[in-house]
Amino acid sequence: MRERPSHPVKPVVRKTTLAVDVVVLSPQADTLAALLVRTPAGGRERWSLPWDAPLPGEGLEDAAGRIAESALGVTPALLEQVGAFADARRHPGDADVSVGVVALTPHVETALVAGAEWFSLSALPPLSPRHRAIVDRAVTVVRQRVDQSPAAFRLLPPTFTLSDLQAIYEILLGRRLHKASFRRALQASYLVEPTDEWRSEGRGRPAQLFRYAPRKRRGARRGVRFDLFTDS
Amino acid sequence: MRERPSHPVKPVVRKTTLAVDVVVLSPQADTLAALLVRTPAGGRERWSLPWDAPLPGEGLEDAAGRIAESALGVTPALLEQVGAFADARRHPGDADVSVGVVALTPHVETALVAGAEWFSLSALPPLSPRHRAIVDRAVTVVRQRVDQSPAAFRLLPPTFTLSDLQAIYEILLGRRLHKASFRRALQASYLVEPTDEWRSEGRGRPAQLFRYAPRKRRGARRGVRFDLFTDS
DNA sequence: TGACATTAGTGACACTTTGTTACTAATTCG
DNA sequence: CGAATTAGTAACAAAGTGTCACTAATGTCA
Repeated sequence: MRERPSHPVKPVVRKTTLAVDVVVLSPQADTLAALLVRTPAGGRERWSLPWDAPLPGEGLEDAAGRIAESALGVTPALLEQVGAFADARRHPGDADVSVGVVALTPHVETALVAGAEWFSLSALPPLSPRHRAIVDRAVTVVRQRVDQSPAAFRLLPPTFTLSDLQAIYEILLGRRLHKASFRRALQASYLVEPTDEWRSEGRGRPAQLFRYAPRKRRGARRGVRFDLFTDS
Repeated sequence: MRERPSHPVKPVVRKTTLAVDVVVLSPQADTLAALLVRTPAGGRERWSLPWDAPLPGEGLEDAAGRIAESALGVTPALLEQVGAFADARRHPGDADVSVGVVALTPHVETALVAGAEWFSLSALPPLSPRHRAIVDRAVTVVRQRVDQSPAAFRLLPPTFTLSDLQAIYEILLGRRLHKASFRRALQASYLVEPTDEWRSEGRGRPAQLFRYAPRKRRGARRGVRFDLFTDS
């Protein structure tokens, strides 16, 4: 009988295969679209998320940026990790573990890399089960954090109208917002400041241009909200 | 010159070492405490998070449950992933990539596994930089989600007083809540129902016991809140 | 030119939510 | 008994939100 402490035993580290799978999202028309790449061949699924293994010494976010750029052609405006996935569900490259990352980019018409295409979230082609799960999680994460990250502002040019901004929020959240309420809340947030320029967009009254200029303010200490729903 | 499509090239999957690092948190006195295990020896840090590599075919959450139980002695009440960490910062087992998981457990006095000990979050011993980052992230994640997960209820016995519940929320959030506001919000949430039992806890008026009994309700469609702070 | 459609922006009202104070209720301790 | 202690609630003020209706500035087109 061997003598050794019951805990901790120095754990044995096994080798696994790791992939970084990136969900590149972009406002397209009035919904969100995801960027998919054509799969080499063979399998039932012809499309997959752009993915790769991280290079030696490369951080996960760096890898995600590189992978996104390799399919998109440009660097995305925002990257956020959405979790690690290791269930048995098949990965296109048979990686044991995937790190899912969501990337946001403004609408770009510049030619995508050959083999890459935009798909509306409501009309995605069949994906491997793991990629399907990563996409769903990515959308959930984005919707949960829009109001806590400057995501919307990174999808707009340096100056923009409040209607532009509201449209981005509506696309990211997937639902309509009320104009007056939106502006009141924005006013109270000190996140934007008006410029003295106006933009005339064809018909209708010209709109004032604003710029993203967050001013320091303390996080309000709100009570608990019990936003816990039994159906979610 | 070889002929092949410019994209996608079937990526090469490299082998990496993977660890699941678990932050077991528990209410202790009036703060949160984390469970650490003694490190075999040698290094500067004498303590680390419980961790291990997942077994072949084992899911990440399953691995986290096993690891938590191996240090805690019992299964934790709730597990949630907090992200993957792959920066160069040293891991006690030199894993290339760590998946951080936070576990919550009610206060347990049952003997921990030898070598494991509770540390108040405000008085943690030196940890490897990666473990330090995982702990910080775990606390942030818990505080961000208390009101969207039944976490607090899993830390209480089947029936509990509203003061018990409020105390758990205060420990999880790390700040005081107002009694009347807390109860009003709870009332509106349809998450608990009263039993016809009362508990007399020595001094003071006896408190009614409640049980967790969430009733279906639709998620309210609130507008955007712009909870975006420049200092966070 | 002048009515109309269209988009931008605001005022005002009702209603809800929240923070706070102050109270009442039921128990133990001395 | 009365004081201390904990539970629970009423009520008010302030802030936040949903909504409607309005004004403003432009292009379109008969």
